[in-house]
Amino acid sequence: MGGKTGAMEFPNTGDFLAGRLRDKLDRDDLEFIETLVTEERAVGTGDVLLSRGEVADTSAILISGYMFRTIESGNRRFIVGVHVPGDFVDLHAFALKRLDHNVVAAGPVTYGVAPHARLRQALEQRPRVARALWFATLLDAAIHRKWIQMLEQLDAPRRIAHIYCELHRRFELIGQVNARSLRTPFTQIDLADMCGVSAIHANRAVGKLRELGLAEIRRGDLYTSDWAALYEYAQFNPDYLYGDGPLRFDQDWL
Amino acid sequence: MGGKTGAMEFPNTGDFLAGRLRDKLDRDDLEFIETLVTEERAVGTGDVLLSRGEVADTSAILISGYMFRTIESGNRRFIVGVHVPGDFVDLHAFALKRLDHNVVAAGPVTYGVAPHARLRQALEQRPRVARALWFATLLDAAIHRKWIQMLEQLDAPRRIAHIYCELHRRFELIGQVNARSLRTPFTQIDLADMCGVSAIHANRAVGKLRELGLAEIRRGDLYTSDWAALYEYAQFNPDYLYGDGPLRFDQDWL
DNA sequence: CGCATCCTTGAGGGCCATCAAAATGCGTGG
DNA sequence: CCACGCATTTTGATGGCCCTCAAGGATGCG
Repeated sequence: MGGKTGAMEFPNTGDFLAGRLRDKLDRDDLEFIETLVTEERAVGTGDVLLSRGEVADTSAILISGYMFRTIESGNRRFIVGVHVPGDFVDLHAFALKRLDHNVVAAGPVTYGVAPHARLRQALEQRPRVARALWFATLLDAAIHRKWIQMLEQLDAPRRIAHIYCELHRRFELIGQVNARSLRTPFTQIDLADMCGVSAIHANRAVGKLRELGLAEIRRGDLYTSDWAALYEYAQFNPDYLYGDGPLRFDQDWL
Repeated sequence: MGGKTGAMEFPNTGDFLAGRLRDKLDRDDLEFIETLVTEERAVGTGDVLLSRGEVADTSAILISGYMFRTIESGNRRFIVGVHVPGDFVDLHAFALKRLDHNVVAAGPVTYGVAPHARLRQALEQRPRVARALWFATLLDAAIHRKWIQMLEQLDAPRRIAHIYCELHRRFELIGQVNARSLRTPFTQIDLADMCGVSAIHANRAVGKLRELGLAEIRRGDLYTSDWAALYEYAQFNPDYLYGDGPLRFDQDWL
C-alpha cells in the first residue's frame, strides 16, 4: 500500500490512475472516487473474484497484491492480463454485465468493493469521473494490444523479460519500485501461462535470462542490477502505459 | 452496406453495436448516434486514418470495408486488431487523446467522421449513449483478450481459421454473411502479421486448411462448405463477441 | 507486355512441445 | 529438530512447428 500520490489520504483508491490521469482530477473527484469503495476484503492465491458468465453487482479495485485475468479452455488455463494495485480489475464487468474471463488472485490480495449503483451514479452525475473510469479500461485495452504484439514478436525469454519490465514500470507509476528487485508470487507455471509456452520451456527461458546476466528469477521474484539492459533485451518501450512520455494525456478535458 | 438493423434509416451508424447492445437503445438514442457523424469519407489500401502519437479532434466509424490496428516495431509491422463495418475504430483516441498504435485501411474503405465535440456532448448529456460508446470499446478489449489466448494456444493454421471464424460471426451480427464465402482484401502477409508467423509459414498454414478440406483461401477470400467444421477446428467459441449466448447483455440499464 | 506484388515450394536450422525423471524447497506433523 | 509429502523447479532426449535463405511461378495493373 502506499503510492506517493496520496495513499495516506485515499487508502482504497490512492493508486488509481496514479502517474497517468490522476493529476488531472480535482480533489472533489478524488474524494468521490474514494467513496465508490464501501468495503475492503482479502483473499488468497487462486481465489476467484469473478468468474466467466457470472453477473455481479459490485466491482473491485485492487489495493495490494496481484491478480490475473484468465481464460479456461479445455483443461488448460491461459493468462491474458495481470493487475497491480490501483487497477480497477473488473470495471469491465460493470459495463459488459458479464465477463468473458475470470478474475483470480495471484497470491495474497486486498481489494476494495465498489457497488455498481455507485458507479451508475458517477456515470449520470460525474462526467469527469465517468471519463476517468473509461480511460482506465482503455489503458487495459492498450496493455492487451501490447501483449498481442509481444506474443507475435518475441521469443520466450524476451516475453518473460517484457512482462517483468511492464510490471516494473507499472509499479513505478504508483511509486512502489525497489531499485534491484521486483517481488511477485508467480510460479513458473504462471509465467508459462502468460507467455503461451510450456512450463518446462518457461524454466529454460528463466535460465537463459540468468545465463545472459540480465536477471535472476527465483520463486517469482526478479533480481537485476540493470533494468535498462533488461528493457532493451525485451524491446520494452513503456509509452503504451501512458505515463510520462510522448503519449501522455496532457490536455484539459471536459 | 446494410445490416438488417436499420442501415436504410441510419446509413452511417446503422451497424453500430448491431446484434449486441443496439436493441437496448431507443429511437432517440439511435438518432443521436447517427448525428454524431458529420461527414463521410473514403480511403484505400494502406491509407492511415490515425497514426501513433497523433492528436485528433475527430473519431471514425467504419461504414464499409476493413481496417487494421497496427504497431510498428523495428521495420516490422504487427497487426493487433481488425475492424468491420459498424465498429467505432478510433473511439479509443477520443478518451486516450493519443493512440499507442496506427489505424490503417485494409482495402477500400468508407467511414463516417465524428467530431470529438459531439462525443463530449454525448458524455455530458446522454449517459445511455455514453455507456454504449464505453461498451463498444470494451468489446474491442474482449476481442483483444481472445487474440491473446489464440496466440498462446493455437498453431498457425488454427490461428488463421480462428481469425476468419471471428470475422464470419462479426458479419453475422451485422447481417452481412454469405453462406459459403467470406470476402476480404487480406494478403497472406496480412495474415502472417496477425498471427505472428512469417509470410512463408502463413502460406503453408493456408495450404494445410486446404489439404484438410476445411477451407480454401484465395487472395484473402475464404470459401468453405462447412463453417461448423471450421469453428471446431479453430476451437472458436463466439461468446466473447457478446451476441446471442450466455454472455449476452440482457439487463435493463440506466 | 513488362513490372511489381503476391503466392508457392525446397532445404537446413532454431525454438519449443512432450515424455520421463530427478532434485529442490516449503509446510506440516511427529 | 527431523521426517514426510507435495508442489515447484531443473535436466535430458526426441520430435514437431516455425524460422530464414533462396528461387521459381502466378496474378494483376499500367
